[in-house]
Amino acid sequence: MAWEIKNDRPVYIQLVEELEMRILNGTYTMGTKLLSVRDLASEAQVNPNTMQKALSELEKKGLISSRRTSGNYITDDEKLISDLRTELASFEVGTFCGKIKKLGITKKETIELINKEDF
Amino acid sequence: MAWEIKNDRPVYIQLVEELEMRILNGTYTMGTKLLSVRDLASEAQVNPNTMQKALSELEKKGLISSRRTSGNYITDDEKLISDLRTELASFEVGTFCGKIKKLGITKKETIELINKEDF
DNA sequence: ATTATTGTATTATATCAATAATACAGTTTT
DNA sequence: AAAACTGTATTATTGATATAATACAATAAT
Repeated sequence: MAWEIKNDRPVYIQLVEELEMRILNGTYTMGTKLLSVRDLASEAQVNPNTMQKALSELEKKGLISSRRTSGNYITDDEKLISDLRTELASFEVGTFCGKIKKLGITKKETIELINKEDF
Repeated sequence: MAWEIKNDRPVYIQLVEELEMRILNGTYTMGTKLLSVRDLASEAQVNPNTMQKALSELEKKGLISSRRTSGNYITDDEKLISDLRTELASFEVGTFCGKIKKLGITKKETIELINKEDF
C-alpha cells in the first residue's frame, strides 16, 4: 500500500488523512485489527512516535479504538463511517469550488474539465 | 480585502497563495504598484518579515518585480498570468478528482454535487 | 513459565516557521 | 534640505514538528 508522505505539511496530519481515507473507503475493513504502531510506522517509513500521534487523533474521532496490549481496531460503527465519508466529500467539493470560483472559472468550464478526468 | 490566514499551514505559503490568486484573477491589476511590504503585512495582520518572505517567492515566479526604493510591481506579462491561471486550475481539478475518486465517489455523483454549488 | 508483542510515555535533539526589533542605503515626498 | 518611505538584511527568541532512543506494564504467543 502506497504511503505518499510529502514534506509540505506536518507528517502526522498526512498520516491521519491517509488512515482516515482508508477507513472511509473500505481499504481497512470495519471491526478488524490494524497493524501495530511499529509496523505501520515501518510501512510508512515514519517514526513510530509520529504514527502513534496520528493514531491518537483517529481515536479522538472514534474511527479506531485501542486495546492496550492487543492492538488498534477499526470501528464497526457503520453510520459513523458513512457520515464522515459524506462529510469529507462535501468539504472537498466546497473547498474545490471555492478555489475555482475565485480563479474566475465558470461552472460549465469546471464540469468540462472534470469530464476529461479519468474516473 | 479579506486575508483569511489559518494556522494549519505555514503563513508565508498562504500569503503566496492569496497574492498569486489575486494576481491571476485580476484583483491586482497588471503593471500596477502593490502596497508596501509593511502595509500589506499590516492589512494581513502578519509580521512584515513573513510578508517579505512571501513576496520573495512571488518574485521567483516572476509574478512581481521589486524596485528597491520604489515598491513591488505586478508583472505585465499577460501570457505568464494566463498560463499560470490555466496551470493552477488544472492542478486543482486533478487534486480534487484524485481525492474524490479515492473516496469511492463516482463522476456522476461528483458533478451532481458541483451543480448544487453556487457559482 | 518464558518470550515476544502491544499501546503508551518520557526525554533529548534538530530543524523550520513566525515574530520581534532594528538597521541601512537609496529614492520619493514634502 | 529634511523627512518619510522603499525593499532588504540581521539577530534573537519562541513554538511546533520530527526523529531518536528508551522504558514500562499488560497481554498474547510459544
